Amino acid sequence: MSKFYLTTTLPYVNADPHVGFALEIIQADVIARYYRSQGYEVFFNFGTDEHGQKIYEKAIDANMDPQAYTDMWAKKFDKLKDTLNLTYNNFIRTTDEHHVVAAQEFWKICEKNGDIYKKNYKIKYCVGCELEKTDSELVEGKCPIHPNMELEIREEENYFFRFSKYQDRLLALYTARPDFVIPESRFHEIKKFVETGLEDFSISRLASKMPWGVPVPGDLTQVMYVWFDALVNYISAIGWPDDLPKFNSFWPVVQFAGKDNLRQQSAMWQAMLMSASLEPSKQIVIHGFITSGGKKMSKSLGNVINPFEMVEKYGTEALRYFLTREVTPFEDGDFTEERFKEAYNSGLANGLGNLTSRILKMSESYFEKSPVLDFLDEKRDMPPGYDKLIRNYEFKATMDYIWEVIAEVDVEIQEKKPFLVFKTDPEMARKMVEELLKHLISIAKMLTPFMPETSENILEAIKANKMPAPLFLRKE
RNA sequence: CGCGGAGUGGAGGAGUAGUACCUCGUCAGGCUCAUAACCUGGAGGCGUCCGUGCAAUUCGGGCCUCCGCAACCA
Repeated sequence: MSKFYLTTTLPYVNADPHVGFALEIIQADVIARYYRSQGYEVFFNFGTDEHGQKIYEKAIDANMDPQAYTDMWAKKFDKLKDTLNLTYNNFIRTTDEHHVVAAQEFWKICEKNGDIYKKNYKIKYCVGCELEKTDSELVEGKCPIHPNMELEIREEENYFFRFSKYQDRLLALYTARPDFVIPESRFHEIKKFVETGLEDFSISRLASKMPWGVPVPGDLTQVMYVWFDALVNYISAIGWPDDLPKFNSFWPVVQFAGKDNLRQQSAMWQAMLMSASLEPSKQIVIHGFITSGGKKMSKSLGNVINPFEMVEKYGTEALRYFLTREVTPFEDGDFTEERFKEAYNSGLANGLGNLTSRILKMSESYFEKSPVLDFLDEKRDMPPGYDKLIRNYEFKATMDYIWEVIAEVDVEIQEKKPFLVFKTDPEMARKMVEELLKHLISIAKMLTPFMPETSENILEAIKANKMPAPLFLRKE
C-alpha cells in the first residue's frame, strides 16, 4: 500500500493552543483524511515541543517540576483531537524517551561528520530582567522593559552547527525540486535568504543556566538548544533510528508550518538532514497568520480568538469550515467572530444546510424509501478539478469548488421546480429528485475531508430518506 | 539603494493579458420544496504615474502606503 507521511510543527507549550495553530492542524487533517480516502496508509504526526528556557521559567514560576508542568500541557494539546475532530495517529512529546535518544543519536552523527563545533557565543543580557535578550526582543537596541539600562554582553561557550557549509547543497536542492516549498512566494523568499549567505547557528546552552533540555552527548555541561532537539521529532516519530524499516517506509515527510517557521523547516532542518546523510523532506507547506480585526492577536489588545470557545459556540464543523474556506491557505487571514458568524450563516445555514433540507423534504414526500441506495455505496472518483486543487493544498479553492456545485443545485431546483411538477407528473418529479439526491451525495463525498461529520450526517439522512433536523441553525 | 511580501466595488476576500468573481450590505422582482431560506436582475471597484502590447487590474519601471525577516513567535 502506498504510504503518506505528514506532520505539523510541534507547538511550544507555553500558552493555550490558539486559532492559528488550529488552522495548521486542520489543514494537515484535511490532507490526511483525503489521502486515506484515496487508499494510502497515512502517518499523521503531531505533538508538543517541551524543552527550553521559556518553559523552564514558567514551570519554576508555577512552582512545578518541569516534567509535571509539560505533562499538564501535553494533555491540553492532545485535547485538540476531540475538539477539532483530528485524525493524527501519533502524538510525540520531545520529552519522550525515544525522542531524546534519537536527538542524541542525531547529534552524534552530525558531530562525526564534522558539523558541530564549539565557540564563544555572545549574548545580550538585561540585568533588569535577569534574562538573555534576543535581537528581535529589543527596541532600538534596548530592553523594552528597562530602556534606561545598558545591556551587558556576556560570553559563553556553546556548540554550533555548520549551517554555512550547506548553502550550495540547499540551493541545489531547491533547484532540483520546484515544488519543495509551497507557496511559490515563500519558496522564493527562502531561496533569497540562503543565497545571501548563511551563518552557523548555536545549538546548545549551558546546563548550569538552563538544565531543561536534551543533554549533549559526551558533554554534561551543555544541553541542546530546543530547535535542534525539536526538529528531530520528524524522524524520531516514525522510528528513527531504531526502527529503520518503518522509518524508510514512511520518509520523506510533508511538513505543515507557519510562515514564522520557514527558515527552520526549509533551510535549517534540511541542512541538518544533509549532515546526517538523510534524504530531505518531501514538501514544506507554509500557511500565513491569522489576524483579528486586522491586528496580530495579543492578550493586551484583547483580540485573541480561542478555538475551544469558538467550537463550543458554533461547533467543530463550523470552525473547520471557516478555517479552510474563509481563510486563504497561504496568506494572512482575518478572524473575527462577526465574520465567522456571517460565514456560518451564509455558507452553512443558508447554503449547505438549507439545500440538504429542501432536497430531503421532497425525497421523503415522494418516495417510500431512498431511490439512491445503490448509488450511495458506489465507489466513484472525485472530479479531476477537485483532486487537483486539494493535492495542491488549495483548501479554499477546493471548498469554493464544492460551494459552486451547491449553488448550481439550488438553481436547478428553482428552474426545474420538481415541487410543482409533482402535482401534475409525479413520475417526472421523482426522476428530478433522484438527480438532486445524486448531486447531494457527490457534495457530501467531496466534503468528507473538510467536514467529516456533516458529510456523514447528510449521507445518513439520504440513506434513511428523511429530512434531518437543520444541520446548521442560523445564528442571530 | 539589505531581503521578501501586499495595495481589487461600502466591508472582508478570490482571480486573470482580452465581457473582473465570491460572501455580507444595498435596490427591484420572482418562487414556496427549504432553516424569513432559495432564484433572477440592478447600482457600485482593480493605490498612483510612466513604459511594452492590438489589448494591462494582470508584464516592466518610478512613486506613495502597509506588513514580515537570525530566533524559541502558529
